[in-house]
Amino acid sequence: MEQRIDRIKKQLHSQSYKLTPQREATVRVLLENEKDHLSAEDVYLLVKEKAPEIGLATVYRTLELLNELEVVDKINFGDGVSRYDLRKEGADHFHHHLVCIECGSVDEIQEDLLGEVEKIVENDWRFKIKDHRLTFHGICYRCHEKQDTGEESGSEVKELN
Amino acid sequence: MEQRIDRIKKQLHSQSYKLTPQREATVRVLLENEKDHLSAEDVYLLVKEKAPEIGLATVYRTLELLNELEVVDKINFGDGVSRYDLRKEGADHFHHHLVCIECGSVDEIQEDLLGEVEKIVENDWRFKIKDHRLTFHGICYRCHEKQDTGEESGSEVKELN
DNA sequence: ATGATAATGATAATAAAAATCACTTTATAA
DNA sequence: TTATAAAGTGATTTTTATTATCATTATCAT
Repeated sequence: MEQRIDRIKKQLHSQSYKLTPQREATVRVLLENEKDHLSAEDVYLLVKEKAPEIGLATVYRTLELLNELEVVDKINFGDGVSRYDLRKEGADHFHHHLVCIECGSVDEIQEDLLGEVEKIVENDWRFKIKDHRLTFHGICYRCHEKQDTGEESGSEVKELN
Repeated sequence: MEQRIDRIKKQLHSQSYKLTPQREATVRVLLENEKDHLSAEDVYLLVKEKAPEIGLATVYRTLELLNELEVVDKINFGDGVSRYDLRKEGADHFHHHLVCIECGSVDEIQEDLLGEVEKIVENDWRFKIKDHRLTFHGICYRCHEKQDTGEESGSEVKELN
């Protein structure tokens, strides 16, 4: 955690940005909620618990900055809000998502999966790939099992909204 | 074109919706701009040329309806607007996109490409896939060639914004 | 025709994100 | 150290895409 923050700090400095207390608090929230897919508003509320003086605008600016530095990826699952997803350190590709249309859960796939596909795209379409977004919409294993046992589709899994 | 509209009409009727003149005008605009990725506003302006009495709300409602019927797919390339993309007739999967970060052009890949990947996702994650979104961000062949010949990066390709 | 329902258009309401601006903090250089 | 520029912040306003509302109109079944 601390090492991770330290590396982000260096990354900021290398582009002559500073790791201000507000930025650090924001990064900490992202690290502590690595598995979630927080909106700017979500991040704002969480940061406010620890640094109540922070303003929403600063959170937006920080997230924008972290996005430029490729520390986070901005992603949109089709509801109207942008979500910010920490990029795995050293990951050369953005991970994939499974969005459940039943319960709203979002799971991540860290495996590459697209190696072959990207070769085809680069060769056949002469397209130099810099980034990708792959999201599957469907029914997650939890909702499957619920349906199998006749259990109701509840909200034990964190909802998207 | 006419046959296509006729089939959409039947599809609407099968769910007891009507193909009103406004809806037909909207569908025509989508068909006439099949290769583009129009926002609701874009569609509105184009429809207005032919049916000036139409209201923006109706366009939004129609696009929403066509999205439910899977005639169009709502997609978001990361700029703040939703875009509406005609689904190829008979296509059992949503096509993929190549977004150029130089010129903003958006090309489509109709080939499936994800067959193997989806098998893995369904098996390893026990996830029942209903839909997917795959977008690559990078440099398109046109911008490549421009850079090679030292030509400036212009706007002969339709911009995203 | 007539009553019920669906659809429309104008407009207002909502809400996410961006812009503005006065103020504060930090860094730099005399 | 001081002062002077630059960067960053917080409160607020503005912008803009989308949704909701509601009175009016068109359509359909009886």
